[in-house]
Formats: sequence, C-alpha cells, structure tokens
Amino acid sequence: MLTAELGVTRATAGAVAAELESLGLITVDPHPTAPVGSQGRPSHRLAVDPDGPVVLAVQVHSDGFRAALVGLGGRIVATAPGCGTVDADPARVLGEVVATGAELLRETGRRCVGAGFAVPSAVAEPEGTALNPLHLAWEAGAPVRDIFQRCLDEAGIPGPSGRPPVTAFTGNDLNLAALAEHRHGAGRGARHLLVVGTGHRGVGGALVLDGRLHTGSSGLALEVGHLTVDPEGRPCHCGSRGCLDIETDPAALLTAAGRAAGPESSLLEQAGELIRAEYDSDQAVRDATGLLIDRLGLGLAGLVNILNPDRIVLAGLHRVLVETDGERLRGVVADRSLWGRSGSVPILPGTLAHNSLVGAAELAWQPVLDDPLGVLG
Amino acid sequence: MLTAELGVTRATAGAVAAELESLGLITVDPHPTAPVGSQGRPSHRLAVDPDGPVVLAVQVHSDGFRAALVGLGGRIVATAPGCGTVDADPARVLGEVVATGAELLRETGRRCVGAGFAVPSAVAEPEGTALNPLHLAWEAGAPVRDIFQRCLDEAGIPGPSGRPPVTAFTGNDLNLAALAEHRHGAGRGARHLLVVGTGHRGVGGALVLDGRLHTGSSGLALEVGHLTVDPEGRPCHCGSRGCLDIETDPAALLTAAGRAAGPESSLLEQAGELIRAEYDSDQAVRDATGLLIDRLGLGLAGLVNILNPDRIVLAGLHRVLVETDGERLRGVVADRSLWGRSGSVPILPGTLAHNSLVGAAELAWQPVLDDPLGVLG
DNA sequence: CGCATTTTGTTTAGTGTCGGCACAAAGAGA
DNA sequence: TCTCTTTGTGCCGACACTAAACAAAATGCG
Repeated sequence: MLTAELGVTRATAGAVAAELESLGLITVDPHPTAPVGSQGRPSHRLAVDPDGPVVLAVQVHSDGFRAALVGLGGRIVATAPGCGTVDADPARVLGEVVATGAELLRETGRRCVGAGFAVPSAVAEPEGTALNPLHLAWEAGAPVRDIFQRCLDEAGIPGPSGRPPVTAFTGNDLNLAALAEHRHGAGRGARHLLVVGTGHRGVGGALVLDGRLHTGSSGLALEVGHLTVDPEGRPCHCGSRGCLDIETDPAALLTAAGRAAGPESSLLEQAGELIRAEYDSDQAVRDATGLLIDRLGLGLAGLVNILNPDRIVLAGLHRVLVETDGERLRGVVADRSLWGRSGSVPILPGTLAHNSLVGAAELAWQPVLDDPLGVLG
Repeated sequence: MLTAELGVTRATAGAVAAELESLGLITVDPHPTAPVGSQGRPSHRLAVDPDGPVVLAVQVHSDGFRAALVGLGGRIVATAPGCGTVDADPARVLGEVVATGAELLRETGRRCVGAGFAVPSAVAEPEGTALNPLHLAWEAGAPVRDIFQRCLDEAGIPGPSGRPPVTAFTGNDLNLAALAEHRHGAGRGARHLLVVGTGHRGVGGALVLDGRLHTGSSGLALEVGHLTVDPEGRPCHCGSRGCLDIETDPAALLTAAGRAAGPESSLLEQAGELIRAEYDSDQAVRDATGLLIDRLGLGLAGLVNILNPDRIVLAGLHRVLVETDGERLRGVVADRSLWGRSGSVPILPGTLAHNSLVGAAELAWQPVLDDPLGVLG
C-alpha cells in the first residue's frame, strides 16, 4: 500500500492496519474495485469505517445550540440543532445539549468514545473555565469543562471501554475551527497555520503548530483583537484605540457602510449578506469593504511579523473579505510585513461548514489517535 | 541516583550513564565526597566532563568578533576576542573568526563536535541567509551558514568522528540568547519563554516553546519591533508610527533624556550607563526611563495577548529597565493584557553573560543531545 | 567490631516494537 | 500459461526498556 511510504515498513503498516480494523476504526478492502497502481498486486484499500465509533461534538451560541456525532476523519454522522433561548445557567443548557446528543446516540446506535464542546469564549487551561462567555450571559470563569463532564456522567453515556463515562474536552470555538481547518479544510498540510476570524462581535485568532493547537501557557494565546490597526481609530475598551477588534468586525463594516446594525446575534450574517448582495452595485459598500480589508491587512501583517506562519485561513466576516478582494488583502499584508518573503504567505478563506463542531470532535478524537489501543479495546 | 526518578529505571539510567561516560561527555564519580542522601549506598555523582569535547561558538558585531569553546552545559572553556573593523566581506571576516577558533582548539587540544554562529541579523530558514546584517555592512541575503561551513572546512577542523568536518549552525543572536537563557539562565524551566531585548538599535524578540526555539516557518518569527506602543509616536520606516523599535531602544532613551547620542556601536552601553549612573540623581533620566518602561510594557502586553508565555526575560537595555523599576513594568503589562492571569506573567532580567555565544553553542550541541551515539562514537 | 537496615548500582531474564528478509498472493502483460 | 511487478504476511533478530533479584556501600545500633 502507498501508506507504507511514510517511514514505516509494510510489515508494521499491516500490523497497525489489522489493529485498527480489529478496533472497528477502519475497514480494509483487500479487493478494491479501482486499483490505484497500474501493475503488481493491488494495495488493500483502507478507509475510515463509516459504521465505526463516533464522538459527541456540541456547540452553544446565543440563540441555540447544536449537537453532532462525528466520525473519525471529521465526517458528521448525525446532527441536531436546538433552537430557543440559552439561559444563564450553563449546567441547564449543557444538560439539554447533552440530552440531545444522547438521543442521537440512541437513534444511531453508535458507540461514543469522547465528547468535545466548542465554547464561544476564551477558555483557561488547564481548568477549562470560560473567561468571557458574555454572549451567553454565563458568569465569567464558569467551569464549563467540569459542568460538561458532569452532564455527560449524568446522561449515562457509556465510554469507550463500556463502563467509564466518556471524557469531556473543551476549547474555544475559533481554536477548534482552526484545528478543523488544519485537519480537513483549507489549512491541510500547513506546518504553522494562523487562523483569524470574527463572530458577531470582535476578532479572534488561533494557531496550529505542527498539527497541534497552540493555546499558550494558560489557554489565552492568540487574543489578537487588540492589535492597533488605525492609530486614529475609535477608542477601545482595552484602553487603546483603533483595535483590530472594533475596526474589522461585522459592526464596523455596517458602520463604515452607513447601515444600521440589526440584532446582535445576526450581525455576522447581516454584514456578509451586505457585501455579497451590494458590493458590486453600491460604492459605499465597496469603500467600507476596502477599508476593512486594509485594516485587516495591517493586523495580519503584524501577526505575520510575530508568528511567521506558512498559511493564513480566514473565518467569519474575514473569510468574506478575502473572498471579495483577496488581491488587495494580500497586497497590504505583503507591503506591511517586514520581509517580502514572510509577507507572501498564502491567505485563504476557510472551507468547512460547522468547523467548530468538527474541531471539538478532533479534540475528543485525539486520545484515540495518540493511543488507539489504550483508549479502546 | 536521584536522576533515576525522571521516568526511567535505575538499570536504564546506569546504561545511559555508562554510554555517555564512554563517549567522554560526562564523568562518573562512584565515591562522591559529599553524599546527598543521608542513608544507604550513596549515588554516583554524574558531572559534565570538564575535559570533554567542545563546540566552537562565534559571534560578530560591528567592531569586532568573539570566538569561544563551549562545553556541554554551557560552560565557556576558552574565549578569544577579536577587535578591529569588520569589513564588508563575510567570507573574510568569518575566515578570521574561524582561524581564531582553530587556534583555541589547538591550544587547548579539545575535540570539536560542532560549530555555531550568532548572527546579528534575521536569519532565513532553511537557507541560513542573513536578511539584514546592516550593522556589519554585509549584503542583505548573504548565505552566512554556507560561508561559515566553508570556512570551517578550509580551516581543517576535524569533526566529531575524526574525518568529516564539523557541521555549521547559524541563528539570530537574540534567538540564541533566548535559547541560552532557557537552558542555563533566567528562563530555566519555562515552557513558553518569551525573550525581548535591544541591541544598539531596534528591538528583537524570541520564543522558546517546550525547550525548542520557535522561529516560524521561515525563521522570521518574533519580529516584534513594529508593534504600536504610541499611536502619536514618531513615524517609523515601516510606514506606521510609534513602533516599539524606535520608542524603546537605546537611542530613544537618550533622546527622551535630552542627551546626545554617541557612536552607533556603543549606544547600548551609553544608555545603560546613563540609567545606572544618573537615575537616582537626575529627574530627566527618571522620566525618560519611566516613559520607556511604559511603552515597553505596552509592547509586552501586546505580545502576552498573542503568545501567552509563562515567563518573560528581558535583554539589552530592556534588562536594565526591568532591573530599574520592575514593579512599574509589571504593572503596565498586567493593566494592558486582557486577562489578569496572563498579565501576571513573571518578567525577569536576563542573567547570562555572552548569552548569544552560549546559545550558538547550544545549537551546535543539539545533535549530540538528540543522539549522542549517532554523532560521536 | 559485627550486624541489620537502607539505598543504590548491576546483572539477568523477559517483553514489546520494529526493521529485514523471504515467501506467498494478486494482478498486468506477453 | 508464464513471467514480471508489486504488495501483504510470517518469521527472525536487533534494540530498548522494565522488572526482579542480587551485590555493594554507606548509616546506625548493640
């Protein structure tokens, strides 16, 4: 098989494949219909077992939640949205989310080997507390990992080895989106991947180094929102002015284009829709978009100078910006980074839907990837 | 021995110790004079062999160079300064430097197992080219690693296994200083160490993650000089204004204190001496120092928000600043970082003399540390 | 001084991983 | 059908490490 050419002999590869097959993670087809090579005995075809175990991935936002079962390789097996208000008690909300996930597991009859929660807030490590879950009206510092774990325990979801309950993992949603983009999206193959993006308010960042999320010493790295991108810009609550946070988020676009902002929980959609629908026809929208691109470019250039990534992927409104005029954005970044070479880093739009969910699943899959036999079987 | 308690059995530890002793890297004293434990058979005392092999570490600055032989553990065994002008031909300069190193090796009769060169310039990886060796009047993009390697070959310095010549390593001088501080100085034990410091002009940064230098995808990371620390500051050649580079370097201190700047190649000493000699007596010096501390604090806070290190070590003039009023600096950083927790990162002055040299040696030692028997023996 | 105790170095046997190698198997092409 | 090519698989050995038993070097006590 071709996979033998990643530094391992055929014998070892066969042993590993047999082990993974016995654990139900992959399927081995000894007689593939379409042989890859031209001559010789055809390779066995390895594929993720579509009926294999899954992890439970959940996400919460200000007006609802979503639970999904995700197989190895990031494939969403089943998903269930939950609408309605998210109240101020994280235990009640997560209890409902986990109940939805448990229902999905019952319906599909899948075995669950882990659970991940994409939190719309900075998450402090190693405690797993949400430092600013402001959009959710949760208290700052809520121990979301422990709460999530408790909900899983109470829901009685059996863990990989039958008895012990599944392990809870949590992470910031943009960090997890970055992980997903690195594994299965626009960031595939990058060694130093920088992801920057917006939600409805503010700007977040994430960094994937050699395939692993870099969250700093206490989970608080890549708070990129307060880079200065306009010395004469509006004052920011951080004490400075012209921060990336307030100059390049959806509200900034609407302001620059002279449009009234709608409800807080749909600013992203509103701004994205504005560009898509009126960029070609409305000069004010074009100007506003260009302004945001220039400022985003300044911020990215600052990050390039510090992090020197080999790829940048943009999410949220920033994804729309690079899709609208990528040349302009790349030009600003190249002009304002110190070395032309590091400034010529590819800047791509994100490609994954539900990337935070897939990233949360990746987090929960990680122990299995690190040591399949130790977690299962 | 106590070292057996780092995840390895006594049997393995003994085997490793015997191997390292046979390679001449360490000495084993079975009857230490001062036993560490109180009861039982005393541990053998392991120590770096003071007569063991060395690496050649060299450094070049605008008015001279320095060569040193450095043993395992960062101990400088022999050193030789070289004064005089550094001309525009890197091959000639490095030839002279290497000749000085070869002379040291002859005098001491040491075996040389590698060579490292601390370059006062950004170094592009993996080519090993110096992008802005401006203070040296070398051309931008000079292939300093290849030149260094060629000089070593021509000097006929025998390599670890006798025949093949020693391998050349190069790195930016502040990056190497950071590595040295992490291994043997104020950064020991930090998992995410940020180092920031000045030379005579400008500001540099370096990051050591889990014991390894993080230089980005092409060696150009941690170019921290163009973070905005004063929106109303002086314009910078980068196109912005109020950059860390021009607001916190030695020239900035002299300007702020109303002193005339001396020759370019002694700005650091002049500024440091000014603070040490007149901070207590001269209000203008106190004000200028405080101004630089505030601006440095702003820059560090920006870096803390992005990198979330667990320790910061300052070098050059910044080291003097933290020694002079560390409380003020730490206060600014805590105030301006987003999370009080990540803002409370310890900020320490560097402790090593010749830290760039030691870091260059560390780079050259790395292959031996990774695989002693593969390189030697 | 002799002996038990404690702690550590060393030897030996056992285990698990992985590469090398030979052979078998499964196709393509003549 | 035979040969060639390519890949899966079983077997052996090298290697690294652990566990356990044993030997050695100190302390403390009678």
